[in-house]
Amino acid sequence: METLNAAELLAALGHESRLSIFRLLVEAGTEGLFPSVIGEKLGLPAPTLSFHLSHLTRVGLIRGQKESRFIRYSAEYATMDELIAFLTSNCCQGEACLPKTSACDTVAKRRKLGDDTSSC
Amino acid sequence: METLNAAELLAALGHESRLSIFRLLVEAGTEGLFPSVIGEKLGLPAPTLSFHLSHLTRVGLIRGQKESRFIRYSAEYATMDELIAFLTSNCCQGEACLPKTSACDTVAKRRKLGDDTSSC
DNA sequence: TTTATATTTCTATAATACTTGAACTATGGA
DNA sequence: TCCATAGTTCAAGTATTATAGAAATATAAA
Repeated sequence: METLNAAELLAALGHESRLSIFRLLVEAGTEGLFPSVIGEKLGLPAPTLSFHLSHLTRVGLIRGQKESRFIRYSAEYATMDELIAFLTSNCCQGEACLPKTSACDTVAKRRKLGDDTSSC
Repeated sequence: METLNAAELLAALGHESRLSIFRLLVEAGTEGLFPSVIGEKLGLPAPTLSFHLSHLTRVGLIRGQKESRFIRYSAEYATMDELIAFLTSNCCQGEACLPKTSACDTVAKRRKLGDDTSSC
């Protein structure tokens, strides 16, 4: 991941509403959530929520799938994995802080759940 | 770490110049770097650089120590550790993605280098 | 077909953040 | 003391982002 791309992801998460939205979706798992539920939980007006959802979607941190009148939003775990890998890659004077196996174990765990979109 | 605080850190890193500055300092280790060196490497005018350095300092991601006419800036690894812990804490449907031991090993490693400011 | 619901897009406004020349402060050397 | 250097702060302009009411779209239910 390049610095510019990482900065984009970090900026997307660097807003209280968007970070809250993203965390709700991470907790919700592959089932995801509908905007109405998110808006209810966070007390956000629909247009404001829509604005943030489209921002998070644009940078690839979440994804929306249409289901009749609803749109099911869910977290893109692979993007988050890559971001965390980027953030830890140059830590501790060039040695990786977290062994690669940890990140890959995480991916492997999700792979069993049928949610593998990672290149790990 | 609370959401608001995490969002502040993420927003600080969510700018290409600041992310580059931070990564330079992470790579530089405890020795840190002087603004003149950073400005040279990244091609930033002094006031612009100063603006970003003070932003990163304010949120606690870096620290500046005066040394005669110079100011030695260095990364605050503990803050970054906490941020990464926050980002991974609700991952994978509530189970921590990365075993706690990994994060703590990292802290232990730095503790040996005399740079322990973490609560891990 | 009318109505209700979920969500988005449009629009305007408000707020915040970024950039950088110029001026300033602090320190060390001549 | 005078000058040079490192870095910051000031000030003003520019750009970007966030907010939310109103209008639009799409689907489903009555």
